[in-house]
Amino acid sequence: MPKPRQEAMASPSATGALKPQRRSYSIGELSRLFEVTPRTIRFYEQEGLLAPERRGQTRIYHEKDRVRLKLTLRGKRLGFTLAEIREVIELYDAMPDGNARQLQRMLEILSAKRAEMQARLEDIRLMQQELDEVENRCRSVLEQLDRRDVT
Amino acid sequence: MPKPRQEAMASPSATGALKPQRRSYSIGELSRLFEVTPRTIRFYEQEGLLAPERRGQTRIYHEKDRVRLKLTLRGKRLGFTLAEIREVIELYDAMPDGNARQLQRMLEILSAKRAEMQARLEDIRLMQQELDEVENRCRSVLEQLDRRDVT
DNA sequence: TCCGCACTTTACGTTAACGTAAACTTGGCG
DNA sequence: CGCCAAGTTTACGTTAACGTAAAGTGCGGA
Repeated sequence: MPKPRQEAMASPSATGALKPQRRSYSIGELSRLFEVTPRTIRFYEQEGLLAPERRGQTRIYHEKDRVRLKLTLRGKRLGFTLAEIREVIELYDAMPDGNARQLQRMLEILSAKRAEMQARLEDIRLMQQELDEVENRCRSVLEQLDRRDVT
Repeated sequence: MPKPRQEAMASPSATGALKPQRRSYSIGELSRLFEVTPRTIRFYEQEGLLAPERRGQTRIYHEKDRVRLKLTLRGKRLGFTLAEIREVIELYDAMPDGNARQLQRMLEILSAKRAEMQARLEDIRLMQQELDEVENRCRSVLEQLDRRDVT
């Protein structure tokens, strides 16, 4: 996996309350910012993950779109499909007009997602354990080699 | 995502030191155990992730294969490709004949994987934060509705 | 005015990770 | 013996998530 530069790594600030706050971005700027191709960004729009403003036929992205893209890419890194991510994102900002029934449904979905994240956390924990084991075996073999060289 | 039953959820025991310890599994048993299709298991073999014994033309899986499959599925849940997983698995047990050069390379790869896991952890943390936020907004809207109903 | 660059749409191509169907063998059992 | 369930190979199909190429639009600068 290639190395991210700007947005890709988490910044210390929590929820982007007071960030650069650029008014808008072109598709090219946004693509460089997150190290994805314009094609990818257009594809995400087509899949209902983004909905940029249009000036003529040109797309104009704002903070809201930037946040959505960030969420999308984060979701992808966690192995979610675009459809699943869209589900969460739709929750994220389709709320003001929510009736109680809808909101209850949301809470259920949130709870499910939360459980998934917990499961992933456990996966990571176990994976790290195995990395530890391999590393230990690896180092012990290296030690053996050293000892043999010295004696 | 479908719900796992047996092996899929992490058991309390750490590294399978003293598990059921069945001698062997058929492809069907293994597939039920992990809730994947036989086709998937054969595909993983074709991709170099499994290498079961053969009795005639029939595949026989042992503990080693079970562990590999478990690692593979765990990797998948974390969004790794089969190729990446194979890389790790090859490290996992192609070590005895390692020269120092090889072992150093392994340690590098391990370090890289470790960094990736850390990044994923951070992703999860952020994702959980956002789930919290959405839930809070959700609950506050519900509260408003309640208040309105009561008054 | 013309250039070049960044943007656009349309459409076909590609890769990973399996699903699905067909046709074949094989071991146990009534 | 006959048959069924569970295994096998071979091969083509499918879906998600983009890549890539072609052809057109819009605009700020020399």
